[in-house]
Amino acid sequence: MRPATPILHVDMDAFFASVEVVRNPGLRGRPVVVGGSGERGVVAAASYEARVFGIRSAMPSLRARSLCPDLVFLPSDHAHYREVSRRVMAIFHRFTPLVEPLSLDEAFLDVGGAVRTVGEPVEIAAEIRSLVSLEEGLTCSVGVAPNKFLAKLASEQAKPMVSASGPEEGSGIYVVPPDEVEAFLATLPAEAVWGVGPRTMECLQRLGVATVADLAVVPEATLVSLLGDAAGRKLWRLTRGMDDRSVEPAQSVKSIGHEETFSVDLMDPESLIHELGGMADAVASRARAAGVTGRTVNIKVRFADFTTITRASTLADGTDSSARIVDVAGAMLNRIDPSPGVRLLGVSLSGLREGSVRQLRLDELPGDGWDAEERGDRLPRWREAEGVVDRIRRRFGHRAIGHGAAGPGEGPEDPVDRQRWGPDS
DNA sequence: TCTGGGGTCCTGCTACGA
DNA sequence: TCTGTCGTAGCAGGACCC
Repeated sequence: MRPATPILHVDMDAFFASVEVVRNPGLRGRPVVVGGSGERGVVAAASYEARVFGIRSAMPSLRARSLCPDLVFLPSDHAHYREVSRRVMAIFHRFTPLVEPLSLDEAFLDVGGAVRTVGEPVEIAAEIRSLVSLEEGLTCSVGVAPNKFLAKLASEQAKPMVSASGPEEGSGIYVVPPDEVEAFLATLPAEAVWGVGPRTMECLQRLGVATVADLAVVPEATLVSLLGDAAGRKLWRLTRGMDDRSVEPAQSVKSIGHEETFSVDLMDPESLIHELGGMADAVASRARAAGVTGRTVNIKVRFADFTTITRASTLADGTDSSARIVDVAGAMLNRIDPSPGVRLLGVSLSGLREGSVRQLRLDELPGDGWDAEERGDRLPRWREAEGVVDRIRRRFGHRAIGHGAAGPGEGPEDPVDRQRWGPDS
């Protein structure tokens, strides 16, 4: 086993909401929520003042409003959060090159090297908190522990709390020394362990398990028979504080997808195909920007009663062309009956590989009723057109050019950002 | 409480070729 | 030629994370 190197887990506090407060200091101290404002929208982030009212992320927006009539509801500005996140991550990089972002608002840092040059891990944590506060006006919580799993649990303990009397500051930094791992874990509920969600917890409760201490006495074989091989073994190790994953700065993307919940359920195939076109365009555009192609095209359909189905089709070679994705995804969509009402539609590209696409064979070209000669003539022009679209969007923004029936100016802003938290009102 | 969007990983099943 | 076995790939669905 490799020797434990000190790991930091840095988690920004109520990130999106806090960024909005920095941008508009008049909001300080008020219940602020960022998310989708429509009937089907959800809360993406809530300030601690909003949390006092019981508002949590992923809560339906309608319910959040009913809990707090004075709630300040802001639309999400993902591009801005990305930029702030980039600056925060740059602060982390001043201490170590081993920074693994988990999302825009949290990251693992391997500070084994920095210990020799900067100081003890807890001093590094304090320095990071001070710089983030000074340069960005934001607060963050830091967990310090011998591995990623424990560092993540530790940062949770350092977070601000909410009580009936209002938000209370947290400790900001929480350290789990190697010799106190067992005692630390014993205090936690079983749900705190990574991978234990509502379903797994339901299974564990049948064994009489409520806390990590209860879990620690369950034999590995029992967990494996209950949860399956991989999940059972992983849970057995984590409950003993065992986690030998290293901090990986460069994580390769495994899939690129886009999905949307509609403000009203769609039932006619034409509308769905139209929506599919926009989503395929967004996915292909992101794949080209990332310099990857994908072999498997996936679609996801959620019906009005919330049942969800997925379909996948694997191509002989990878693609990053919206026309090709629409072609394959459209064929799968056409085999699904939308009459019960489609609430959500999604498209994704998986089986990603780095590099651009090869020239397609004539029989692989998009359909659309083109004959072979027409196709051979059109394809290079199609790819050229997609390249031009990318260049226009890079220069003038995503809105400068739309997909299909939506002309310039009518189309959405960056599709990665639009309706990120549900359809707007 | 009537449930978003972007992902990852795992499991069970099936098809297929050696 | 037929049948069984094994490994692998693909598909569908589910659970979980932020």
